[in-house]
Amino acid sequence: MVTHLTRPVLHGSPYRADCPARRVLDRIGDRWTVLVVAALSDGSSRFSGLNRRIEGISKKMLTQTLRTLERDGLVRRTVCPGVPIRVEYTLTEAGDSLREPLRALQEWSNAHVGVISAAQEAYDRQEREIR
Amino acid sequence: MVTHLTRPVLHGSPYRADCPARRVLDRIGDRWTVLVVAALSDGSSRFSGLNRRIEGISKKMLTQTLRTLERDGLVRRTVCPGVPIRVEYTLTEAGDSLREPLRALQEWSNAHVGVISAAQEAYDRQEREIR
DNA sequence: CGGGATCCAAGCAGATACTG
DNA sequence: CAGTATCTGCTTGGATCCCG
Repeated sequence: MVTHLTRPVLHGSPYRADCPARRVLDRIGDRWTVLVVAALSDGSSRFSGLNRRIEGISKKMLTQTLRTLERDGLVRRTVCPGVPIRVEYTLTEAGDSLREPLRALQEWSNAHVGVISAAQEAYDRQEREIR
Repeated sequence: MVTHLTRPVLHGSPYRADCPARRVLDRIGDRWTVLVVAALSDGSSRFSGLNRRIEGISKKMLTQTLRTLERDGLVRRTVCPGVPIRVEYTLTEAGDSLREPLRALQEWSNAHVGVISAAQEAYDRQEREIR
């Protein structure tokens, strides 16, 4: 995950490293951000709940991902004092608006898993024949 | 980049590691896949053309990314014999269909760069105040 | 409960050199 | 031109321990 974005350079070429879309994709790209956003819009909101819900994530990664999302203004962090302490995470309006494009991508995935898997098997079969 | 996908498990929980959408997102996530798809739908198709067009990519990474896309059936590789040799890459139909959800994501990015940058600056200001 | 700090292994990716 | 091969540094992230 890229932890520090550079200054905004409005609409640079998509092939430039400082292109805004590319900077955002770097976020989406990391292993956990999308899962956390999904879990948040799915009802979970407490730290331990997210930790349990997202299979395979470590506390370190969950913390790191949530911090970045919070810094980006996509997630709001609310501390509920008491013993034991409770921390709630919720999507901001911006974070919520990200759900739609993500859903589109997820739908594309589900729609194409089949052909992708088939293509892979065909490719691998070819590979083995050659050797 | 994940170079080897496991067997298809139809529509597992999004929080399971073997969820199809998650496997696809692992691809989208890597640093170059999206850029290569964009460059391919933008006209470039030869290896050296892509290499020049995508700023910062190395031949190694370009090759690796193209191989994976080819294995996934999203890109077709065509060798044009001759001296010097030429290799053309084109999006398959599946690869082409990926452009739309990616464009949606890019649009979201461009639409939210502003608020994200602002949120970051606010967050960082807070951080510095505390210390 | 919700983290922070530290340590360490693995693998990802860049640089360089070489090839058909 | 279109790659492959090797070497290496550096980031990523898991494990573990600690704290308020």
